[in-house]
Amino acid sequence: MQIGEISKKTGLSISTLRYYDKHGLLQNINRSNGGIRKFDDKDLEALRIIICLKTSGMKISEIKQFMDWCSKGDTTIDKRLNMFYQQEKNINEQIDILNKSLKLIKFKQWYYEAAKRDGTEKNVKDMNLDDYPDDIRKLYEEAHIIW
Amino acid sequence: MQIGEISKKTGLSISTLRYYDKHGLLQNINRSNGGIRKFDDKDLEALRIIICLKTSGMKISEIKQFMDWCSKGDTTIDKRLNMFYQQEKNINEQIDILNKSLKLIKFKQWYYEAAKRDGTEKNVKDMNLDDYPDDIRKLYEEAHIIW
DNA sequence: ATACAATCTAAACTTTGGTTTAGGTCAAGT
DNA sequence: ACTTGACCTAAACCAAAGTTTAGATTGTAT
Repeated sequence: MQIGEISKKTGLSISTLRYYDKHGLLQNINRSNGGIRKFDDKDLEALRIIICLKTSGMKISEIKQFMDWCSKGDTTIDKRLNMFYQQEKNINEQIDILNKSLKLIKFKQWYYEAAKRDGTEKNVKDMNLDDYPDDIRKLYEEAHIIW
Repeated sequence: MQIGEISKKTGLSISTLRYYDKHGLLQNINRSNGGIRKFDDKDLEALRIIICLKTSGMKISEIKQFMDWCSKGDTTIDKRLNMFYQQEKNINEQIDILNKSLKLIKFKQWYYEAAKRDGTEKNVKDMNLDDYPDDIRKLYEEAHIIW
């Protein structure tokens, strides 16, 4: 497979694939005699994990670190395992943050639905916390815990 | 409250707060005669939603759009409501992606735990899909659905 | 042999979201 | 009045993650 096909398959642009290669994320990709990249299944598998780490917030330089460890062999197994433990933590933190955001978002939906019904924001803006429906008050309070 | 106190409260740096102000995210902040920003509770509330939108992936320019709508009054209620519907979708998509990533991460944890036990990656690398434990094979397959 | 699409590199450019710097002002306490 | 810490602006700077450009090469099909 050449770079165009890989681009279509993965959804990464051709220039991004070359950028990743240049920055050491795609290690030992084969080349034709003429210098054209020839991707195989192992490269696709590497891309799968690159995309996974990338979309879960890891930086290019950290992914490169992982790929370097992979190339270095069995002495780095522990580092790689720990990286995956750490990344699980990172992802769970991100999900928590998103779920917290969701609460404020849903509160605001309720708020603007009320404003829409009234044709004006005025009433709902002046409303007292006690007058919110219970579930909405709960959302509001959970979204305002921190400060 | 002045900018230093707000910075401590929100966790945003002073320069970030000034940057947000400059880019129209903090609308009509009061100033002392000398030109010093004086924040009140409504500004804190605005910051809460700014931080919520920001951490859930919205761009500064989009948040500014929302703030402009807020300033424009009741004619923009519908736009604001729709923005919150859209942002809910965005967040749910992000959570889905993170959960998908988690599957590959957990598969890799299993993989490297096996490698660690063996002292080498070799055995687990050569292992057949059928030899994976059922739950692990499931993780693997779910992480490889797309391509 | 020629045309043509696909590929290659290096280097410049772009965007986003800030941070840093330089050179001032403000305002509270002494 | 004077010091001092907190604040101000404008402008330059920065890093990350690509994208674009320009000019050259590859390799397949006619």
